[in-house]
Amino acid sequence: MLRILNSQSRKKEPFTPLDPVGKRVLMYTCGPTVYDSLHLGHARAAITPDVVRRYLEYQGYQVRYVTNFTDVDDKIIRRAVAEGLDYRKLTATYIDEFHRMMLALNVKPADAYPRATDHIDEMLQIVERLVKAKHAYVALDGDVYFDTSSFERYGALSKRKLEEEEAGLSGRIDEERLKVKKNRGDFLVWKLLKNDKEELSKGGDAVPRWASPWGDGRPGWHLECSAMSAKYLGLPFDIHCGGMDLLFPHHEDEKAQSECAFCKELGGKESVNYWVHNAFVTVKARPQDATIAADLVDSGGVKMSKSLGNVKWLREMIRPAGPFDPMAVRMLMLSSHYRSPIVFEPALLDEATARLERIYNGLDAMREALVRAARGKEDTRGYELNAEELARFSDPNLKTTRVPLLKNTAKAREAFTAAMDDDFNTAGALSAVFDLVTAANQEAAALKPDAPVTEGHATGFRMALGTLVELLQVLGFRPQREAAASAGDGEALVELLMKTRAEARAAKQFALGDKIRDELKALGYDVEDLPGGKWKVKKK
RNA sequence: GGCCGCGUACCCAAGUGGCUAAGGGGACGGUUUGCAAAACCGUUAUUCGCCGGUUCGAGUCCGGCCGCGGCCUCCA
Repeated sequence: MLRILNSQSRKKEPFTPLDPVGKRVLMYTCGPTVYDSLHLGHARAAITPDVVRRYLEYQGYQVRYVTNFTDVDDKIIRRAVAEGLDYRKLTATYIDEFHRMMLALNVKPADAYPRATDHIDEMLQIVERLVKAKHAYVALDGDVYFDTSSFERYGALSKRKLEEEEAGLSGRIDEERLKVKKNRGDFLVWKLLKNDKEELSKGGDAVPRWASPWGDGRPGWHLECSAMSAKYLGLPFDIHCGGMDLLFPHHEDEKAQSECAFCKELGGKESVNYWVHNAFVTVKARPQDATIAADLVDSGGVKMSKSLGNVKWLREMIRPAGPFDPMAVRMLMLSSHYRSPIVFEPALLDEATARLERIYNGLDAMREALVRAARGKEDTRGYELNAEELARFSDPNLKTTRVPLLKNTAKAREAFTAAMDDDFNTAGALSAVFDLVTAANQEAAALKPDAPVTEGHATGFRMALGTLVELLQVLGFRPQREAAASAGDGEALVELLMKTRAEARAAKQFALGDKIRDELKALGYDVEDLPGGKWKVKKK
């Protein structure tokens, strides 16, 4: 039974979908504000819901998944104005990068990627409803604000009482804005162009604006998620994901708007059943960061921010521009629980790469064993479990079998599911994956080099391989090494060198053989010799 | 000031009342190998920040202390 830690109750709750048949699950994740490149934090914020979704699908649910782009907001406008660009051109650039990065990270595509600017009408309808129901008001300066005092449940999600937070905050409250609003927590739902501060209004016609009954302007940030989740999923829906930082104010405000604007449709119910928030990726402070006190340097992580110059850009980490396999980033993220912060340092990606490599080597060993069993067949494809085998494998009696690999496979699947059922404990699930890899390696190591692989062994390997591939896919890993970037001349030349090396070794000219191996390694090709004069070359 | 979270081996990290504290990385020793690599075997936490309490029993619950982080302003 899957249990999810719900941010709203702060408790692990058994997961029950809203769907009366219990089949469909509706999921929404707050996507990025597309004004800059993605960093490692964005990777985590995308991988977390991806694994939630994949696990739900593994459990037989049909998931409808929607994530948005915030493609209009002050940061975007400021940057577009500063660079003399049309803001749409700016956002298109980063939406494009987002899709490329998601592809690299093997994040399953969403069913819809709505953008704020395509839903201005829907947002205005919500503003209208809110104003009509007296949940929103026109402030002294003409902007439209949500009235937090009008919504009893306001603060229920983030457990905040704004009055109690004011002490000690004197220097950080925007006194000017406070003068025009009714309550400190009231937030913008419609912002008038004429109220823009100078650095924005100097953009002139480049500043986007939409007509509204309250005057030309643009929507408040939180509004888009209310509008788009209602449109693409309907309210209420099952699971809402996002970064920890969005809990307040973004999700609190989004929830308030949704529940006030659609209160009739919701019939008093809340708009979201399960709130899932992932923790940050932070970075170790560096001594040269002048804004950080010296005694903090040796501590845990600090948040990535551009002013500190410590942002870890995703595209600079992963291939082709960076040194790491994108799956290593996924491995890093899934190696700890999604609610624990990750203090990033590059060595963690080295470790994740090593972990990944162990899994790939295990997969290789299983496939090789199966090839040997099939004698002569060079193509290792087609060894994944078929439906009949899967069904057979689900038989709990398999655990009592005397083929140890079958027993260990069943054990691994059970441990994997138990861990994932416990609020998506991917670190625990990975430990089950490694146990399976070890069991398969043990079996492979026990095979005599020249003896045939028996049918019994082959069955064990096939079950283990099929299961491992399946579990890896639940976690979003590709079940084989990344294909070499170009299988062109380079690969052919490597093959030629390896043949030459084999001849040298056959003639016991080991110095030459080792030289070729060393030089290839320097070029990024790891050479492994296999029994029977065969070899394996792994591109780093 | 309010709210939330974290502190488990050399490193990453799971474990939230009860068999010997997962798993991975690293290191060291062994098997295998022409030498490597990969793989296999073994070693690496009598102890879970510190102090006290509850309990037959606590890393796990409660209280205090110390250290660290996040949110309260745009933020994944």
